Amino acid sequence: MAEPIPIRGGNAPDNPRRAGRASAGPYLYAALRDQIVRAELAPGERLSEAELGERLGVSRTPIREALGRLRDDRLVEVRPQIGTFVARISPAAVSDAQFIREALECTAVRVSAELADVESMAQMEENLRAQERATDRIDIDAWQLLDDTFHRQICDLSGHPAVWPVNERAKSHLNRLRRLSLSMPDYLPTMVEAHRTVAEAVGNHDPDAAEAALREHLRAVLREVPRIREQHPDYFEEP
Amino acid sequence: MAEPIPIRGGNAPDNPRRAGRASAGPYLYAALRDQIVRAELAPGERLSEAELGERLGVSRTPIREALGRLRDDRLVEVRPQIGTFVARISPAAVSDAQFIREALECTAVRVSAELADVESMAQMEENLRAQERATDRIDIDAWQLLDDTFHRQICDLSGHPAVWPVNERAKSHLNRLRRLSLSMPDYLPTMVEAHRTVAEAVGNHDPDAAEAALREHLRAVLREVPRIREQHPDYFEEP
DNA sequence: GCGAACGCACTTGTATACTAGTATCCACGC
DNA sequence: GCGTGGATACTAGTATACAAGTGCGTTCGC
Repeated sequence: MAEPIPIRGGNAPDNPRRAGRASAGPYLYAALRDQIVRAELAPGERLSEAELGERLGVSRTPIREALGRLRDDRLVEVRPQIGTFVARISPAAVSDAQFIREALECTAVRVSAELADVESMAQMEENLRAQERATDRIDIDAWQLLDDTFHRQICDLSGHPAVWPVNERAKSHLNRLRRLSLSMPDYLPTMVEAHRTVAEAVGNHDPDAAEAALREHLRAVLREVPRIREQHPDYFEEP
Repeated sequence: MAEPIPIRGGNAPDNPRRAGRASAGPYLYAALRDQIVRAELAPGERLSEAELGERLGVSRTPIREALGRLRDDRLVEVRPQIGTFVARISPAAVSDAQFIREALECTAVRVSAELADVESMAQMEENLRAQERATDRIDIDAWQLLDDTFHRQICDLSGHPAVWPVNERAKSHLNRLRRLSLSMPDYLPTMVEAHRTVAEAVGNHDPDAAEAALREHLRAVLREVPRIREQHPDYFEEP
């Protein structure tokens, strides 16, 4: 077997041959999802199970496990006996993802505003400062990680840790959209500012303000869809 | 290979060897999940991949695909090199499922109340009548199917078809709880009545009333947890 | 009798072999 | 030149073989 070829960049863990004996499936899932979100695997691109396995240094079996989860997420489309493809962006799927995310995260932030304590707010503040640093460096990769962490904090603070995994799967679709937005660097300061507004409302134990600020922030990405579609028409579904 | 042994009862499709050449994974997932929800596979019970494959007439490969999804759902626990077990009921997981379900379904019902048209309301009414018939027969299996359909209608009516699959996965945990509630037959008429209240509010295009009625209905199951735990302490996590 | 160590049976995870179906491309007939 | 048929090289789905690890039972030593 060929040695695993590290996946360049990205937020994925380091290597499928991890220390322990845990299965490689979850790692491969995270790695492939990251590549799809970053558009290193372009919408519509064909994925060969065999080639992916060769590239990542594993057999088809764990690759298929990862692709199965990605199919559940609607990030890849598997056509039996034909091929596996990176899903093109479907406005309907994006809308669904937005709906799910808004419902979950806005509900969570209300609870979080009630439960927020000093320690949690300190963690959020630390994350916000890191976001500002990443913004100054125009380090989109780092900022994306911090963005995920920020929204995860909101979910976890509600006391329901199972919310984040669900939210994350919906968020993938929206993250991919944002990645394709060429003017994204311009928006980084705006988004950090929006995060700070949400965090302040949470710290002030003001559920209404927190929900309103978060909802407004979440909808910002969605407004970019038409422009992105104009720039990358081939990345979208045909209909 | 041994011929597949049909799964007794339940809501699962008929046979893994379906007409087409679609993969058996989704079928097996639905079948096993149904058995878990119905507690035919009891919480804590050990599942052998090999034995499941033999019983269902397939090899370990598609069985593992189904178990992987069930693990994502937290309905089974896979301990590498040790075994796979039906997850015991975790009050935390139940609480998380309830949170997710409330957030999604209550948000959906608000939109549905705005979008409801004559045809959709007729479908709901038809479902409600079927629920009443199932209640008269005390046919819990049939009622459970109709309950899923009713809540699915609420989700789909919002115009976001991707909501239901997510909601369904959370609902599984709550369905399993309800299954264990020995006094469930007593509650059937109450629940049908609650459904009707929700449907009426939706038909009246009254989002506030619809959300309030649905939220109250959804929380009914949760109130049973302590009693169920008393009746089946071995079905719950130890901590 | 009791304890410890070895070994066997069984587990999940991974790799590979095999099956059945699709699309493409090229050659051949018209 | 054009249409058609077939070989071929792929695809995903499934079955099976192999690897690595765990726990329990038995047996040997004291």
